[in-house]
Amino acid sequence: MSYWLIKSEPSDYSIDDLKQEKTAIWDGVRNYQARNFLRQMQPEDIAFFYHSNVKPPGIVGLARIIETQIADPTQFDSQSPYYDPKVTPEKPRWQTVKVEFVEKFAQPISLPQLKQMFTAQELAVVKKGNRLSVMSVPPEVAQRLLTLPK
DNA sequence: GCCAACGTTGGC
DNA sequence: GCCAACGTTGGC
Repeated sequence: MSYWLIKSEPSDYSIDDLKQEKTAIWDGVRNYQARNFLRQMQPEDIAFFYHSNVKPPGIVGLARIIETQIADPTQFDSQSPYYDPKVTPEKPRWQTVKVEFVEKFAQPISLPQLKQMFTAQELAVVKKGNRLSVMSVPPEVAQRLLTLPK
């Protein structure tokens, strides 16, 4: 069982959207490092849901991975901004996962708080200039996050 | 709105 | 295969 952090701009897709829809295919990731993390995910893994580009940015809730190795449908869709003309249905390039809403924190954990708690080594999202939208979270870091008073 | 970080593209 | 130019992300 592994832990992850998935980043989204709430104006694009928020924890409230996931709460309402209950599940979502995490589509649109077009970065190889992020995709490689998506490929490593297993059912039952937990993802920290992070809101970027808001004040303050931070972790706002939890999601569970419920289905893995899904070919991102948007790569085949010529109308999608995530369309990839280089792929074919036989040779997809972008795999992703389906996630399920777990909880929205009453008290989000803001980026300034995360920076106080963790080094960039422990939690990559606190590293200056980090633009990766999917990253892994070490188990001990995840435990510290999960035991915070909410 | 600014700009640092950094991934991608394309000329050579 | 190098690397400059360019585009995007995302904190501030």
